Amino acid sequence: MSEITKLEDSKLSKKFFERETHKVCRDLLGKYLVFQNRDNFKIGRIVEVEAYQGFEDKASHASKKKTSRNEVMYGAGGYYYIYLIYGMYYCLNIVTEKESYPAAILIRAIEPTYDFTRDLDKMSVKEKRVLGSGPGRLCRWLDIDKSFNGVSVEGEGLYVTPNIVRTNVRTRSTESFSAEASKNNRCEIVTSKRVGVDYAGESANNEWRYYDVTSSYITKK
DNA sequence: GTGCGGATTAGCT
DNA sequence: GCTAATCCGCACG
Repeated sequence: MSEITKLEDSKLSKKFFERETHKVCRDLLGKYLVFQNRDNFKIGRIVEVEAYQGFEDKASHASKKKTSRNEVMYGAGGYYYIYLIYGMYYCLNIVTEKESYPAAILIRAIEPTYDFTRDLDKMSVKEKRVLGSGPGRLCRWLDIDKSFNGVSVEGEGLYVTPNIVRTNVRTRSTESFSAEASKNNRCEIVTSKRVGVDYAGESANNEWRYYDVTSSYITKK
């Protein structure tokens, strides 16, 4: 029998993110992003991410110089980097690696698995895709904005847990089980070029997008 | 101060 | 497939 734990107690620490970026990308797939505040409690399974890493990556905001916008990327791993794109959508990144090496992982798609204010069980895959498939959409669903920029992953409002999350929509309760105890959390990880970075010259050819090819919630095959 | 363009999305052809 | 929407960071002057 798997061990039931309080969800907050199983959240990933900064240490998890202070590692080599591509390794963290692979390890993040299949884990759960949790958003919670007084009025909301929402969970999604991470199924698609992209790495933006180092000084040579022309697709990365940190390829030029350190500015007030990208400075979080230069800091230690384990903090959120949020930016506004096209004047309309926020994008959620988690900074990786050690201090002064700029790197972050863009969360591109999550599969909604719980929402205190919605009955996800009654939604079609198509409807759920609109909530969590795409970096702009998932931030809109989770109410993530610039206020999370520079915030630690060890905070209360937004965190990642490796545990399987079981929810009961009727009673609005959740339980978490250790990932090792479950056989339902398999990922088939595939890499590709990153989306929307054609302007980045040679860097655009890097296959730094990682996704679970078995998921119906990825942005593209 | 001005101008450009983007780690996107929705809606239409 | 094409393009409008809509803001701000950043380079240049």
